[in-house]
Amino acid sequence: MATIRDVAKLAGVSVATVSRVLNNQGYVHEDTRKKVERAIHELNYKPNAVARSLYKKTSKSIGLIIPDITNPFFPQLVRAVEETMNRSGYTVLLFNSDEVLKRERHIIDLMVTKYVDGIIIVSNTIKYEHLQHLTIPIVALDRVISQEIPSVSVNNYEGARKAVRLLKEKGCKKIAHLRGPENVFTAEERLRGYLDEMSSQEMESIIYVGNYELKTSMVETMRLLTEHPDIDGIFAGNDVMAVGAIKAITKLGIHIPNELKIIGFDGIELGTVITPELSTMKQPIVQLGKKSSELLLHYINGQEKGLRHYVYQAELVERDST
Amino acid sequence: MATIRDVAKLAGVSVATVSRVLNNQGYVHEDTRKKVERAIHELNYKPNAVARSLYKKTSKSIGLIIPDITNPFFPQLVRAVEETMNRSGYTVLLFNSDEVLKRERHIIDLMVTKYVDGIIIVSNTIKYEHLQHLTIPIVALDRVISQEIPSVSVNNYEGARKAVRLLKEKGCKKIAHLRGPENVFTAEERLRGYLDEMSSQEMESIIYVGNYELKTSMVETMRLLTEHPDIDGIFAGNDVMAVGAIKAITKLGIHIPNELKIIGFDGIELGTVITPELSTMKQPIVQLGKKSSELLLHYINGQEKGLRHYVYQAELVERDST
DNA sequence: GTGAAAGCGCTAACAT
DNA sequence: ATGTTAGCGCTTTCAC
Repeated sequence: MATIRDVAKLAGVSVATVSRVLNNQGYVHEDTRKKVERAIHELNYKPNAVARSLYKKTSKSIGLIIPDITNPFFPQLVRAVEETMNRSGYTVLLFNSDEVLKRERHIIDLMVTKYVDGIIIVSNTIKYEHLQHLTIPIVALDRVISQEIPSVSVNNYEGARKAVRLLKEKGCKKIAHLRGPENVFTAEERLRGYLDEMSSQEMESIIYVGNYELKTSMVETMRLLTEHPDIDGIFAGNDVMAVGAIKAITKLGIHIPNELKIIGFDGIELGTVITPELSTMKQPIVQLGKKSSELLLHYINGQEKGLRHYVYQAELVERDST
Repeated sequence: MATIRDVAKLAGVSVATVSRVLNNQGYVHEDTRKKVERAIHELNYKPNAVARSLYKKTSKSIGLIIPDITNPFFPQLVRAVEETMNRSGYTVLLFNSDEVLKRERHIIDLMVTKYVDGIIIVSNTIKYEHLQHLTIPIVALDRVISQEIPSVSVNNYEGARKAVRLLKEKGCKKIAHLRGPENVFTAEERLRGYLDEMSSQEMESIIYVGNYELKTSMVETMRLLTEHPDIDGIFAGNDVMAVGAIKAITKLGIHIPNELKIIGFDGIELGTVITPELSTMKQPIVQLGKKSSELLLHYINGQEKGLRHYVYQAELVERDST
C-alpha cells in the first residue's frame, strides 16, 4: 500500500503539500497540484483512514445498535440509516444487542474505542445513566430512552387509539389486545392507548401477552379464542403478532374480517404477504431512519445544540383484515 | 479519554510496561501488574483501537458486503456472520451494495482504507479481476465468484433437481419454473437443475422470469396461469417468489396443493407464515454464515493457505403447498 | 523485569 | 506556495 510519503517522493514535493491537495485546503500551485494528482493516480494511492482517524479523533463512522436484524421491522430501518449516512460520507457499524444491557454497554465501549462520531440506538434496556458519560452525540431511535437523550420515534399511544377506534367503527363489540412484551416502551404505550380508548366507552378490556413474535402470538391467540369465543376484534401489538394471530384464527376456521377483525402495528411488508392482507398502523420507517441520521449528523457537526425529540404519527392503512 | 500515558503515570511505570500488561506478553512482575491494573481500573482506561490499528495494520474487523438487507434471505445470514465474528473478537462492517459494481468497488476501497482484516462478499456482479489486487483474504458467500476466490455456497443445481423431482413424485405432469433474474448465479444454477430434471423425462419446460421479489412474481404467475391453465406444478426460484405465486394462485381461486403444487427455494421464515405453508428447499443459512466466517478467520490467521470451496446441500422441507 | 525511543500514516502549526 | 516537524495513542525492538 502506497503511503503519503510515496506520493510525495514521486511528485517531488513534501508530504504537507500532498496532504493539502488531498484535503483541498491551503494554497497549492496549480502545477504542483497536477503533479501530485498524477502521482496519486499512478500509485493508486488511497489515504489511510486509520491514520487520519488517529490524528483527527474522528472516524467518519457512526454506530447503530439494534435489538435484532432478524426482526422484520429493522432491515428497512437499517437501510434508511445506512443510506443517509453513506450519503454524508459516513460508514455505519451495525450491532445486534438482543436488548441485553451488558452487550449494549460492551458495544458502546467498543465503538468509543473506534472513535465513532456518534451513535444511534434502539433499546429499551439502556438508561440515561449508562449513556451520560459519553462525549459523543447519541440519538435514540424508535423508543425514547429519557428526556436527556434526543430521540426520533412514533406516537405509539395515539396510533393505538386510532387502531382501536377503527375496530369500534367497524362494529366490533368485544375487542382484545394482544400486547407486546412487558417493559418494552412501545408495547407499554400501545397498551395504554388501547386501555384509554376502551375505557372511554366503558368497554371491557381483555389483554393477552405476546412477545412481538410469531409463535407465542399463535399460542396466545388460540388461548384467547377458547377463553373468549365471543371476541370480534383484536388489536395486535405489532404486525408480526397480528400475522401469528391470523394464522391461528384461520386454522380455527373463523372468517376474517366477517366474524373477527384484526389490526396490527408497524406496517412491515409481511402484512401484505399474508391472506387476508393485514390492516395496520403504519410507521414511517424510512423517515424514522432518515431523520435520526440527519439529527445525529447535526449534532456531530455542531449544527444542533438543543435536545430534540421528534415524534411522528402512525398512519392507518386499511387492508382486508378489518 | 485516558491514554496509556495517563495509566503509566498513575501506576508509576513506563508506557511499555502498561502495554505489556494490556497485551499480556513479555515479562512483568506480579506487583507491577497489580499496580497497572489498578490504575487502568481507576481511570476506566480502554485502549484506543485506532492507534492500535495504525501500528498493527489490522483492525479486528471484517467487511461484509451483501446486496440488500431488506431481502429476507440476508438478515439471518448477517446475524450468523456477526455472531461468529464477534465471538472471535471481530467487528463486522456491513454494507448493502444493491449489486452495483461501482458501489461494490467503492465499498472495498473504503474497507481496505480502514484496515479491515478480511472481506466476505455476496455478489454476482463482481469478478475476480476486481478482487485480485487485494492483499487481504476474501471469501465469496452464497455465490461462487470464480475458482480463485474461496467460497461457501449451496448446491443450487442439485437442490433444484430435488425440488422438481418432488413435484413429479407428487404426480405433477406439467411443471413450470418461475426463475430468478438472468445472470444471477443462483438463478442460473436452479434453472439448469430444472431443465435437466425435466428433459431427463422428456417433459416440456415452461419458464417465466421473475426478479426474486414478490410483485413481479405475482404478475408473472398470473400470466403463466392464463397462458398455461393446465399447469399443475410450479418450481419457484426462491421462497419470496413462491409466496408471490401463492398469493396470485389463491386469488385465482385455484386450490393448493390439490389443483396445483408449488415449491420454493431458500427456507426463509416467510414460508411458514403464509397459508398454505410453503414446501421448499431449505438452505443451511446459519451454517453458511458461520462457515464463511470461520473460513475467513482461518485465512486471516494464516491457518489456511489453500483455495477452499465449501458446498452444502439444500434440504427438502415439505410443508403444505405440495 | 523495565524503560527509552522509534515509528505506524496522517494533519496542522509554524517556518520560510 | 511549500517544507519541516511534532504529535495523535499505541506496540515493539533494543538497552540496561
